[in-house]
Amino acid sequence: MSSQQTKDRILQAAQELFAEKGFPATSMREITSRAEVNLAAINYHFGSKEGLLHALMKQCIEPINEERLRQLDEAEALARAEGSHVPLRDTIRCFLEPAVRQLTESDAEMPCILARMHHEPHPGLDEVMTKILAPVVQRFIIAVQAALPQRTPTEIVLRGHFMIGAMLHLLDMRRSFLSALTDGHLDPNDHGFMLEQLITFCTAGFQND
Amino acid sequence: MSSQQTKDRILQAAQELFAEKGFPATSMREITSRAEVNLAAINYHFGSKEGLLHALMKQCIEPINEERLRQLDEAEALARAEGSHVPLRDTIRCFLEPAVRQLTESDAEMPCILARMHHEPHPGLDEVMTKILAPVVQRFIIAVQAALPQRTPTEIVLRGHFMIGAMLHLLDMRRSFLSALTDGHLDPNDHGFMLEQLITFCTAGFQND
DNA sequence: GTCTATACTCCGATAGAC
DNA sequence: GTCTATCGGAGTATAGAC
Repeated sequence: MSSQQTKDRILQAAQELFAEKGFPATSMREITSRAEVNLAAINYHFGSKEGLLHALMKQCIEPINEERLRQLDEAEALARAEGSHVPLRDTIRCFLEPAVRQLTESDAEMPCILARMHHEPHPGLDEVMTKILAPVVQRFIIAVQAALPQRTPTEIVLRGHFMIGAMLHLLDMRRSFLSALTDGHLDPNDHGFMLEQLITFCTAGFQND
Repeated sequence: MSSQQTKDRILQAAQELFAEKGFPATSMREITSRAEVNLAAINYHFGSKEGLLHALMKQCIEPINEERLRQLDEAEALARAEGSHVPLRDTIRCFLEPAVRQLTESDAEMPCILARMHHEPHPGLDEVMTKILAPVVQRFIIAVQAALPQRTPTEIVLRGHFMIGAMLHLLDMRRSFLSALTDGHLDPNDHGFMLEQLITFCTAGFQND
């Protein structure tokens, strides 16, 4: 079996199990047994259980960030052609849509893992995350600032922090909990509606004093 | 040593260690050694390591929720006396202020633990949390609805979810990360400023279409 | 380079003595 | 109520087969 095949089987099994039971509750013996590889393969290919988590996070976040930058590039090119700047709501959409879209696509467990990792201290993961996220965050701060020139950088960063919190909480939403409170009025699979609501919430939050 | 003394020493030690290193990375041997009690004491008094976590969460959330309801009672009494309803911003302040105030008071590690627990699946903890939170959430939905009669219950619940996400992310804020991005413009200890910004962000988020 | 078998240390939990 | 001893299972490291 090729090295890449083994790694992919481990990543796939880990993704499923982490989403089901969370990272700490999943044992390496479970992962390797589901992936049908040897126990030591995780340490050989990823260094440790934490290393496996880092690889999984990287695989999850990078496509989202590339899509964010791609959409922002497109929006800015369009705005330049019209001689204006990107409207705030569109900038925020570029940031939120690629992440929320993951809820619909492919393996919907990944967003939950991503959201959880933000809130649990995993040594070394913070650096991995900030290194991947820093360029995206910088781009968005500039774009928001262009749309809201009267707002201070401090306010923008802080409100960006709130936006990320709201987004993560949506990604990690317990379907049963939320739909129980709404007496079934909210369809937990209507990601389009929830995305629009989130964009509206955050856009208003940035604009008001 | 009395039973209560032992329990308190364990709770105190666990609070410190969970905040420092997170729940999974903290061993019962560390907790009991710092608390200067026997290893078996945790299982005797709390049933398990998870049981200790539940007790700690309960001890943390209940005073916050009591304060939330107290402030809302007061605001509603005042509004009734004036023949009006509680302004949206005040309702939201009643919900957010007691939680954010914890950042300033006493043992500031607790909010981090609280925020993290929302995002990591701990069997049985969900039920504990929702049982404590349900009455508060119900009260606030009604209060928000009074201030925003045109908004549907579904929208209010969903936006309340965003608000909670933003609040949790503020509670769990990595001071270094955020202040690095702001080039030192943001004082991570200025909880008053951050609270006002959060209230503004969420109030605007509820109001706009 | 890749995989396997195995051993080592530490964890949470518990039974039973006091 | 407290303590000691012990258990199965966890993550990890490595020697050696292919």
